[in-house]
Amino acid sequence: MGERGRPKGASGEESRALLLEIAAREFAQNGYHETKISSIVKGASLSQPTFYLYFKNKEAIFEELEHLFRMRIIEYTKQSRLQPMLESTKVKTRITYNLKELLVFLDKNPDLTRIGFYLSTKADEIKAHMVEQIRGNLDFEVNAGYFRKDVDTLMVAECLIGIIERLTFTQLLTKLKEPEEIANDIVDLLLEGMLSKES
Amino acid sequence: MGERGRPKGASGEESRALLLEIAAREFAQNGYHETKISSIVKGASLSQPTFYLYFKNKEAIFEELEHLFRMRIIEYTKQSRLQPMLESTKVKTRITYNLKELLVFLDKNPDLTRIGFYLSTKADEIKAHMVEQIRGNLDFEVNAGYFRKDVDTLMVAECLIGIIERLTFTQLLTKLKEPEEIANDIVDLLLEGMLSKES
Amino acid sequence: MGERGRPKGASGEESRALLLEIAAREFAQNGYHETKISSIVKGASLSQPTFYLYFKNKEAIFEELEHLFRMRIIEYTKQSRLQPMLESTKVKTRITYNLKELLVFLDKNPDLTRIGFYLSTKADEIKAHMVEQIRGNLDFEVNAGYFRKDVDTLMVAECLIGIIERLTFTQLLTKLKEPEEIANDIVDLLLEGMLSKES
Amino acid sequence: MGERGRPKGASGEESRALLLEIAAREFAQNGYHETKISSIVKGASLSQPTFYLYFKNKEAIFEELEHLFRMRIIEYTKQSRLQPMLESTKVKTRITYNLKELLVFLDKNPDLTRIGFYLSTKADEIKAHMVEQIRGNLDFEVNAGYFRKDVDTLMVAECLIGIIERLTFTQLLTKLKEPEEIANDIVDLLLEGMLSKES
DNA sequence: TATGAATGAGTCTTCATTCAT
DNA sequence: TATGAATGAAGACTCATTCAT
Repeated sequence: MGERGRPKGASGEESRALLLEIAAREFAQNGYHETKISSIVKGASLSQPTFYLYFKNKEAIFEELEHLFRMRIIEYTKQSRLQPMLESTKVKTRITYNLKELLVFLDKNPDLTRIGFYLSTKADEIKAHMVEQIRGNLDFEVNAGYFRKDVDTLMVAECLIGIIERLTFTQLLTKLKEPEEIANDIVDLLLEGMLSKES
Repeated sequence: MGERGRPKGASGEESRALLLEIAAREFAQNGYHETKISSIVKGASLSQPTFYLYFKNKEAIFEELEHLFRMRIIEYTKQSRLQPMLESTKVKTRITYNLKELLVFLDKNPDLTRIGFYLSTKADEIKAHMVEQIRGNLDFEVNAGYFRKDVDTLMVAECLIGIIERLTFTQLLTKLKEPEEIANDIVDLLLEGMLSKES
Repeated sequence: MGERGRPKGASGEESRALLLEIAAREFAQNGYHETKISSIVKGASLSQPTFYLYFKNKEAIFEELEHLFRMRIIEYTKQSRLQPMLESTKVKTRITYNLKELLVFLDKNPDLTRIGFYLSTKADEIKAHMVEQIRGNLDFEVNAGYFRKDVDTLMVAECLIGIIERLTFTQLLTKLKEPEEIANDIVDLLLEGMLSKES
Repeated sequence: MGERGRPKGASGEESRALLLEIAAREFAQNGYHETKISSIVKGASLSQPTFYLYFKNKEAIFEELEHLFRMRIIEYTKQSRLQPMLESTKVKTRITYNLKELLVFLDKNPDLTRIGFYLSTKADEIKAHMVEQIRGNLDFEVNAGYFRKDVDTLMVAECLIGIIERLTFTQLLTKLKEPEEIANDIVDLLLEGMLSKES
C-alpha cells in the first residue's frame, strides 16, 4: 500500500508520536490556548476522537511535552559538573564545552525548548532546578579555586540562566549564531568581565 | 453633570482607571486567557457592559497596559545613557545607579512588569527596543574607553536584558533582594567577571 | 411592548421559571438523557448560554426539580396523620380524604410526579421517606385500635406506596380515573380485603 | 474448522452468552445510558468489534434482554391461573404458592428483573400484560365465588402489580425477606384487609 | 454613567460504530 | 472468531460581546 495516506492500520505508537510532534509545533507556534485539538489532529491527518485514544485531554499532551523537555534538560545539567582536579587552564574550555552541548540540544529541539522554557507553567520550576544544579557546580568550582571567592554563586547561576534563556530565543533559535559562538561569548563575558584589562 | 446626580458611584475616569488597575492584577496573576472580563468587572464592582463603555474589548485593555509599560520603560533606558566626559572612576557607580532606577520602577509596578516582560506578545519588541538602547549606550562607552574594545556590545546588551528579566522575576518581585543589591551584583559580575584577580 | 416575543428585558425570574417548567416537561416526556439542553432552551425560546445563566448545568436543573417534588410531597404526607380520638366510623373517610388529596397533587403535577417517582435517582429515597411517614401513621392507628394488631405496618406502607405509584401512572395520569375514585378503591381494598364477607 | 484453530478462546455461542450476561449486570447496575459498550466488552474480556459480531448494536442487546425477561415472566403468569373446582379452603394456599413461584423467579434473576420491570421502555407493556393475565384469573375466581362480587378486578390486578414491583425492589432483591414471606404478606393483606375482625 | 438580560460562535469531549487485517 | 486503529455525529459548556432600558 506504499506511503499514501497512512492506512487505518498504522501502528498506534506512530500515531501517538506523530501527535506529540505536531502538538509541540503547534504549541510552540501559537501558545497553549490558541492551539486547538482540531488543528493538532488536522496536522496529523487524524480525527479528533483519535486524539483522545492516546491522550486524556489537551492538558495531558502538553504536560507530556513539558515532562519530555524536563527529563532531557536535567540530563544535560547533571553531566555538566566539572571533573575535580581539572587543570586550571582547561576550566574555561570545559565550561564552554558543556554550555555548548546544552545549547546544541536546545537548538535541535526548538519546539520543546519554547514549551519548556516559556509556555509551560512549570517553566519556573524547570529553570529553578537548573539554577540549583549550576549553583552546585559553581560552589564546587569556587572551592576548587577556579573562581573568586566572593561571588554569590546563586546570583551567578540565576544570571546564567537568564542569559541562556534570552540568547536561546534571540540568537540561537533565530539561527543568528551557532551554539559554539554563543557559548564562547557567554563564558568570556562571565569569566573575564567587560573592563579593559589595563584598568 | 456636576456633583448632583452621578447616580451610581464613581466618575467615568475613576471607573476606567479602576478597571485598568484590576485588569493588570488579573492578567499578571492569571495570564491573558485565564483572565475573564467577568472577573475584572467583578473586581471593580461594575457590570460587564460598563467595561465596554471604556474599552473596545479585552484585547484593547490588554494593549493599553502593554503600551503603558512600554512608554515608561523607554524613558528609563533613555535616561540611562552615560554622560560624556564622565570620570573613569565614576562609571561603575553611574551604571549601577541607572540600573537600580530601572529595577525600582519594575519593583513598583510588578503587574505591569509581568505583562510587559512576559505576557505581552510584544514583549519581544519591548525587550528588543531596550537592547537597542543599551547597545547604543555600550557602544558609546566602549568608544569612550570605559570598556574592552573587543566586547560584542549587542551580545552584552542581550545578556544584560536576559539577566534583568530573570532577576526581576526571581529576586526582585519575590522581594528576595532590593533593587540596589541586584544592581550591584549585576554590574560587578559583568564588569569584573568571575575569575580570581591574581589569575 | 405588549406580549410579542418576550423582549430581551424579561425578568430573570420569569426566564428561570420558564426553563424549569419546560425542563420538567421535557424530562418527563423523554427521560434525563434524551432531554437535550438545546431542546429545553428552544422550548423556552431562549439561547443555550441563557440556560447557564440560571443553572449550573443539566444535572442542576434536574436536581432542582427533584427537590421541588420532594418538598411538596413531604408536606402532604405530614398532613395526612390522623387526628387522635377520631371516631372509629370516620377513619375510613379520613384516610380516603388524605389519600385523595395526595393524588390530586400528583394529578396536577404530572411532570414533577414522573420525575420524582420514576426518573430521579433519588426516587427511592423519596418513596422510602414516604413509607416511613405512612408507617408512622399506621403504627399510631393500629395502636388506636383502628386496625388489626397483627399487620406488619412496614409492609402495608410499602404496599400502599407501590399501589399509589402504579395507579398514578396507569389510572391517574392517563385520566382513566379521578383521584377520588382511586382513593376509594385503594382504601376499600386495603381495609376490607377481597374475601366475600360471609366466608 | 473443528477444534484445531479456534485462535482466541471461546466458541461463538459462549462469547455471545457471556456478553448477554455481563450486559444484563451492567444495565441493571448503571442503567441504559450509563452502560458503555466498552465496559461490557471489557467485562467479557473481548474487543469492541467482537460485540458487533453478535449484536447489531447496543439497543439490540438490550432488547434481547427485555425479550428474555418478557418470555419468562409470561410463562409464570400463565401457570398461575387457579384450577377450576378448587376447594374453597385451598384457594389462599394456591394463590400464595403461585405468587411465591413468581417471586422466586424474580429473585433468581435480579438483573433481568431490574431491566424488565424498571429500565425497559417496554416495562409498561410487560406489566400491562401481566395485569391482563391476572385480571383474567381474578374474574374467573370471582365468578367461582372465591371473592367478593363487587371488587373491581382490574384495579385489584393493578394494585397487585404495583405491590409486587415495589416489594421486589425493596424487600426481595435487597434480601430483606424471602419470597414465601412476601407472598404470604401480600395475600393476607389483599384477601383479609386491615380492619380488625370484630369490627 | 450604568446594567439586567441575553446570545453567537466556538471548543472540548464522548460514544457507538466501522475498517482492514 | 477476533481485534487494533480509527471516526462521524452530537452534546455540554464557556466566554466575549451586545441590546434595551
